[in-house]
Amino acid sequence: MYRTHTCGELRAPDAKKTATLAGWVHARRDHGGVVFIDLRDRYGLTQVVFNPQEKPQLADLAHTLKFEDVIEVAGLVRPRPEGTLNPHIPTGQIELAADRLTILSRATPSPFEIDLAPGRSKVAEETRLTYRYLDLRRGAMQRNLLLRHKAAIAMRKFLDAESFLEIETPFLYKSTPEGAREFLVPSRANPHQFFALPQSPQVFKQILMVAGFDRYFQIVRCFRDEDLRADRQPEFTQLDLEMSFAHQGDILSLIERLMAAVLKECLGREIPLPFRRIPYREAMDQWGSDKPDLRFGMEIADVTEAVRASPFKVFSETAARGGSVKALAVPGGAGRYGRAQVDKLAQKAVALGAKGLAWAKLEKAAAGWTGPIAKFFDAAAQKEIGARAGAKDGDLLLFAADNWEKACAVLGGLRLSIGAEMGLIPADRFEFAWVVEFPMFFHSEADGKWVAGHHLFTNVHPEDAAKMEKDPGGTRSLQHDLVLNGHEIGGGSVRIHDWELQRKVFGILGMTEEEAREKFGFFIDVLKSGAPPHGGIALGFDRIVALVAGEENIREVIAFPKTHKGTCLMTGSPSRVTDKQLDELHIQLKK
RNA sequence: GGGGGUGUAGCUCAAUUGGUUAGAGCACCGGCUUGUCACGCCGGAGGUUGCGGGUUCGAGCCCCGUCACCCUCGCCA
Repeated sequence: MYRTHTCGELRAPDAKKTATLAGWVHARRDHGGVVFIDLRDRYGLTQVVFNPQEKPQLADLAHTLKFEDVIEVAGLVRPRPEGTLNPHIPTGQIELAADRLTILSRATPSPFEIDLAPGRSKVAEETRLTYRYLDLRRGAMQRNLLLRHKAAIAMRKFLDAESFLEIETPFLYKSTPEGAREFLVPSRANPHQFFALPQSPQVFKQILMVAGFDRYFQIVRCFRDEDLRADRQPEFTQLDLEMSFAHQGDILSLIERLMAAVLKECLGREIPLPFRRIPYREAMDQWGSDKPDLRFGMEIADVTEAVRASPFKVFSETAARGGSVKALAVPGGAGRYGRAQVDKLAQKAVALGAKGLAWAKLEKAAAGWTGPIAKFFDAAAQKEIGARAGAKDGDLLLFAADNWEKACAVLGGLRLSIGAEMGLIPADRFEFAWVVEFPMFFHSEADGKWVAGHHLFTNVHPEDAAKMEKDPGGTRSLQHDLVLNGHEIGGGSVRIHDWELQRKVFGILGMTEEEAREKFGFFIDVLKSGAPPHGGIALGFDRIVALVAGEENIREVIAFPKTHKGTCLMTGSPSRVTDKQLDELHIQLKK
């Protein structure tokens, strides 16, 4: 071994031991005579002293050391002289008096300094990604990847104890027409044919249930060729899981205990169980989102009935058309939001898809509303609307009038940005919730037909099974989404295990059995071969680690992430390939 | 594909209304320095202001185009 101890290990009681350390030169303080080196590895820093009175040649060599050189150094651990202890590092009571130094590797000057402090790097992300091998030496990245490892271990340990088996599924998979755009892989041995990288192991995990494996999980990479976001990478990691002979409640309770185990293991935090279970309808009504941030209040109210007879036509006509008028009371907003700020909110509302933003200020209830729409509402109407919205003196009232979903979503978007602006969102809370009872089908206006709310194999809510074919739009499914602090961190469902029901669903989606067979072929036979009731979930592993680490961007918890455009700045991928490679794959490039 | 933001030395930033030779800290190079821990002191080198074009007597600054990175809408069953 190159070392007897790590750089984070030695303490006062280790004094008088001899030790050998190996690591990177983090800092050098050269006094001409005595030279101090802070030696770094992932465990910490230890001060090494080179004293010319004790070892003159060694001190000379130490003068030549540079940042990020890799060295091995042996010597005596000794307490630091009185008055020179460093309280800022755990090894600050001791130092290593060097009597042997080996330079293992010389380093060229680093483009940026290796910052051990936690938190945001001062260096531009573009530079960090170009030199990721240096960026990963930073304290924050070391901590994040350690946390990621701990989360994965906690999940495996928990699921193993619950009799789950980790089983691998293929990356070279069949292209399927539904869902996200896929990455394609040409098959050399089969000219003109392609594999697709899986968006998720969905089909395979259901097959494992049919095969009798009962309880499966996998921490697995998934691939989607869609545009990126702060929380989306083209390849990302899921905790994928499926269980047989389980009702929806069994799956939810299992995942609750799993998340509790992860937070306990990673942060030492206890979280209260069970999580709230919120029907989709209620999530939209109260928070204007299917992934509500429950860390703060400011809930949305429905005032459609209170404005139905109003002379303000934007409201009354929306109500008459069957739309909704929703209201959001911003506490203290009357004083805080001046005309220019309200205009900005209106711009935001338009960006969220609203036609406009109606508003009123409630300085003092006795004095009535102020603002452009105040004149349309008499004292009684103002009182009723105010009461429904929960408005108090000094509040700003915001209104959205549109179809139900849009009206909710607009105020939901404003709620989030106002909450952030006003500092209402506590950073250190973990507010979990399940969103359930999603619509089984959405009507696609583009194609004029029904599309699956979740995926094609999602089971129908038992209370709605009878009306599914008569009223697809009013049918709820057994989908469940896991939400944490306003982020969707998982989604799944109880699956259809009965071929007759699956055939009905294909029918509602406008697919004949022949078309279904063409698209899903073998899977129909799988379902007909004796399929147990089963269901599962996929958790967004990167997102969970990011939230646990307090990071807003999943790139901060992925060792080698892609840029916003899906490229790798360090390796320079993607890149062109040779004509010979293309030739072997029977591929010709378009001009 | 649409909207917004950023781009000046290796890194982080500055540069009055368009005005002379584009500055600072850190890093780098040379010298000095025996108890520092953001060590200190003296000196030095380092720039196609992302790239291309335009306006102007004169452009880091204004205009057009383009590229890269970030945020976001669409998209992500």
